[in-house]
Amino acid sequence: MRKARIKAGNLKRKVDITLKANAPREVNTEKVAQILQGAMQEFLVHGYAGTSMDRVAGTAGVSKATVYSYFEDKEALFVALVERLAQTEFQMIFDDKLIQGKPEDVLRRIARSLLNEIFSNPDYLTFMRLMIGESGRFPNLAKTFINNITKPAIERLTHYLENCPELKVPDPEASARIFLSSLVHHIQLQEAMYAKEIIPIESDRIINTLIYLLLGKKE
Amino acid sequence: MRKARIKAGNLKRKVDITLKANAPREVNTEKVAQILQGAMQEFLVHGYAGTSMDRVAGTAGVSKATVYSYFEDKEALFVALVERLAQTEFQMIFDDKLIQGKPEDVLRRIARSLLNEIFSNPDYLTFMRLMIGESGRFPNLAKTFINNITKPAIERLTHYLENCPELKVPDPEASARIFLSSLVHHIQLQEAMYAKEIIPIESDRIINTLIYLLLGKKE
DNA sequence: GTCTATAGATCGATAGAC
DNA sequence: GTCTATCGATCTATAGAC
Repeated sequence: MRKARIKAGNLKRKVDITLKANAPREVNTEKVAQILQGAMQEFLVHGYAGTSMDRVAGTAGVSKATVYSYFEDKEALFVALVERLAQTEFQMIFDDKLIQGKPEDVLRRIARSLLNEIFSNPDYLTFMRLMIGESGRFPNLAKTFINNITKPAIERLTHYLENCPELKVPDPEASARIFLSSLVHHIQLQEAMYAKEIIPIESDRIINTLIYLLLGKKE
Repeated sequence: MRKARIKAGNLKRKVDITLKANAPREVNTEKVAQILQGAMQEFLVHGYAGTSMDRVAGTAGVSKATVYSYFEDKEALFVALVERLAQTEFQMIFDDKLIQGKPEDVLRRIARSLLNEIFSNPDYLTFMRLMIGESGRFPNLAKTFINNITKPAIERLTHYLENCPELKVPDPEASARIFLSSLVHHIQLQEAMYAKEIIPIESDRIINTLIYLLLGKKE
């Protein structure tokens, strides 16, 4: 419980002198949160290699030595940050109330909710960029992203498509992936890669066409 | 013609002493190609910030000073490399002979061709990763990518869907984007982000479902 | 035209004062 | 527990020999 050194194993031999601890040590979690906040600002914008620990410390408002007292090294800080973001900050799972009503409305709500979540939070886009950009050098972080964000979304939509009596898709899982991939990649192109300045298109056309293809309904 | 300093403007005042040039100066283009080859290996793997000019020079088999004699700085080298790759190396445009025959066969050929191009060249995946990862810091390179690779593919498939009498999609452009985005993002997840180890799926299921959705045909 | 050698800045990480 | 000061390595970029 003491000395919240991340990157378990290889801990300093501070062993069992936990007795006689001084004061309630709730300040630590504040400092950790402060550091992670600074780390997020820097890593999201400049990437792993482009971020210096000096700037992280500066943005966090602490000294560099303090950063190193909570995180073993730069890589451990980066991993801790990304895992936290993937587990708590950025989610793509849709609420229960979204999947009620006519299939057409449900699919449109899901699509709009997904796009809105990304649009309303600028960091979301940057986080996706970071994950893809660093996936070659941090495969485990990419897998964390898949496990916590991509997988639940696919499974949830697949389950809905499977159990929706109105629509008869031969392969619900493939259909779910197509639905989500189209939307995510659409945002990736239009917003993250500035395609909206070159080959613009309204998101609603993508949504409407997806719904039309899945339901065979004109609208 | 002499002194192929990239990043025009700000040229060294070597002006017009082009007379009395020594020997046929075809060696320069070789050196440039050599440097770009080394730069590709390094930048594709380590990203922009993660790549050092020392390593570029080493991999290219020349001295660092030679690199700087052909490219003004690290950024100019990176931009020159990416523009060259986007214009010549990596293409996603489909051959004319792909779009002949039954729509179902055409769409399947296009999809297979796209996936095969990415699968057969490991650098393609890394290049996509690099473009997305650096798009925040190099917006113009992202636009080059869109202009040279994404835009032609979308336009080509849109044109085919528009003029194909057998299939009646209400929005050919949106349909074309959905078709391509599904495939590209599928590869991005499965291969670049290791989703195939967590939520595997055969590419043919994606392809078949896309064709089914567009044609309304069971297969 | 290409090299070696090096300048000057910044990097990750730590020692020691308080 | 947090700071300042600093180390050694590495970075971009260049000067000068040949």
